[in-house]
Amino acid sequence: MPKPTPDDANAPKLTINDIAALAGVSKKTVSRVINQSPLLNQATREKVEAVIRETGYTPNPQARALALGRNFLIGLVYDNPNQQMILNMQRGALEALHGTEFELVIRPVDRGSAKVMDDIRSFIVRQRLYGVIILPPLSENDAIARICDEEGCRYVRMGSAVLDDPEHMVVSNDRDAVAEAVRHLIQQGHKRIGLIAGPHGFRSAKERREGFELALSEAGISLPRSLVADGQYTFESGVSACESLLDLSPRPTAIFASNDEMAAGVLYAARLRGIEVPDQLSIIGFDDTPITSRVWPPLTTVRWPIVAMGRAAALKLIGTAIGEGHDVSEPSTFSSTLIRRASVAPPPRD
Amino acid sequence: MPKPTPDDANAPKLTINDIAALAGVSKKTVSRVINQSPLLNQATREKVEAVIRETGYTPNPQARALALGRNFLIGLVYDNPNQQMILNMQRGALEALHGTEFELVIRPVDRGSAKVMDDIRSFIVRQRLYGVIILPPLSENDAIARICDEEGCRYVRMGSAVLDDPEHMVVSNDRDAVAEAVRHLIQQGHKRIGLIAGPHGFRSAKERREGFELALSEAGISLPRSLVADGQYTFESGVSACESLLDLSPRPTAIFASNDEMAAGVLYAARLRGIEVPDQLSIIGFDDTPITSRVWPPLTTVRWPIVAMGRAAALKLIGTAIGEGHDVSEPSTFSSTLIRRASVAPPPRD
DNA sequence: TTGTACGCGTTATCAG
DNA sequence: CTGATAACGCGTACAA
Repeated sequence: MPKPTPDDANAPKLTINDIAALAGVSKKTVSRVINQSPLLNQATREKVEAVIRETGYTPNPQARALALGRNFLIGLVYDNPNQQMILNMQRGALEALHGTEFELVIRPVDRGSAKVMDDIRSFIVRQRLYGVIILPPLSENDAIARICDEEGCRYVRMGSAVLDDPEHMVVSNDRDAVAEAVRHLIQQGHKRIGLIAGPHGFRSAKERREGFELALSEAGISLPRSLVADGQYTFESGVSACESLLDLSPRPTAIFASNDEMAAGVLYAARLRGIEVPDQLSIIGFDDTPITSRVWPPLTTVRWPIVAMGRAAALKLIGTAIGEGHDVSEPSTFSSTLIRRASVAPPPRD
Repeated sequence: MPKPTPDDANAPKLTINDIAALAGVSKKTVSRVINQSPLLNQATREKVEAVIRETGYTPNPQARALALGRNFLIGLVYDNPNQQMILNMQRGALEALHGTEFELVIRPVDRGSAKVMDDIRSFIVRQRLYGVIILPPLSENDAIARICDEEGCRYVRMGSAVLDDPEHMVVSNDRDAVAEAVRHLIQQGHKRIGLIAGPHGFRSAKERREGFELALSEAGISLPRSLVADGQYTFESGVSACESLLDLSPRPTAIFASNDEMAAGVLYAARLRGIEVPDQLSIIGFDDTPITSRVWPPLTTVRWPIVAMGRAAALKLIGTAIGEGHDVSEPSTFSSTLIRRASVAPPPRD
């Protein structure tokens, strides 16, 4: 009795030659079937496809990579403090890659190092990457895009401003989202609103700050320099930035923190001083990380569709390769939404 | 004027033949140098190494993969709700892989699917993985280890119990760690201690529960069934499990939650009822995720060295390949430590 | 100790 | 439309 399953564990690996022999055609014809070559007799194609189906044959990616000079790997390059973002981008990209022949290779780099650019280049060149997704703040560096071009590697940059052609960008409109959030504060009656800005060198920090300033100027509210505190996108920096803001007299009745980690720091600092949130101080953050619903009170925040952006980024890369229905190009800009929880209330009466 | 840099962007890619020609030796000799073959004339080796250094040549991984029938890729396979763990394992593995020729390919799977095993097998086979790291609860499935053996792929399983040979395992001793945490509660004077268990099918849940029971029985404290609530390792499940515990009369004076997410849920549920933590209720969690220090009060918890475990797992896989000093085999078991924050206090007087 | 010839599985060229 | 034949870059018998 022969082995029942053709795709047995210890079955010898099938090659394109086996398929060619079984189908009674040449290697190249099988190759054409695999690569969806348009010029093929319908009959031969179906014959080959049947054999492929029956045998469970899958082409060897290593051999293809060698012959094509290009691997079926997508690289994810980042150097980002925001773990939530990395994870969500991974998830989105992975969703897009699922069921395709592509795999995701992750590659953190050190943007402080003098050799970052060389690192990235050699990563791309050595692995013959099919494409790379670049996360902020690395994505804000045009030199990386240039490297990709030079090496003939597709790329998509993620960011909070349009830095490149649509085919190379997925962008979130942080500025508008923050403006909307701050307008919400203003509608509640707040006039002294503090900002905890993100670190220099992050475009997102700049965009969010500008959104903040925009909403204020729209409402005719002036923004004294003292109401702006510098942060580093970390919890600790949020705590100390908040403390400097609370030292003011009169102190702000609301604070917009440029991300949730810092917003959590604001909450923490407020509690240390016995300041009630939201009755005496309103808080809004940015990111909608899980922490916002774990703390008390749950934080009002801005949610951006990171997973969808990751999916779009990967799809932009492989879209042409997988065809079917993906001819409709992926959107490039994604809009965020204000998530209202319990950290915002009207300001206390003076 | 000639191009200044030899490793110019548009320089043609160097092959082993170029190096051989430049060094005045044969292909095979260069190959030997690359693969650290011991039988080589010292002079020839140095000559070749010099050429390699000057030209900046790096061997083509695709060609090596094809010739060797094995890729220089490490796979990370998981299906885990604990994002913190995934990220930290990635970080640890990446640290170990940094500077080597290996890359990390991530592959989430759906353990509920009927085809998980096939998915994993085809992932390994198709990519000709050098090795895989398997995260819990997937790692608890012996069938996966068997697949790896069959396909000739190295593997390391991460888990909270010894399920395999040391070379195939990195394990954390959850049981002891939880026992220690609960002893701490007992030392503070607690006698009615509730447990929020993890989900069935997770070995970690079982181990943590056993550690909990161990500490209690050591102290001669009985554990009525009512003091054990089921959880799913999620915040929401922590909230509802805690509510059922707080419905008890007399209610527990302390609760051990099998992970931090649920511990945060306990804190949340306590606050909803106006129960003061830690004065009226002590809480201990497990994982030491960032959330523990963001909530109020900061949570006492158990920290396990996930990053170090990730590093060890990767090193076990590639150790023999990179030689130098890594002959000392990586440790297989890692111990956790109790991190004391502010969510534990002596029980209130009756 | 070193070199020659060939194979790995696929795609590309260019005939037919 | 299809099929020989030559790459792709590297590793390994085997011979020198």
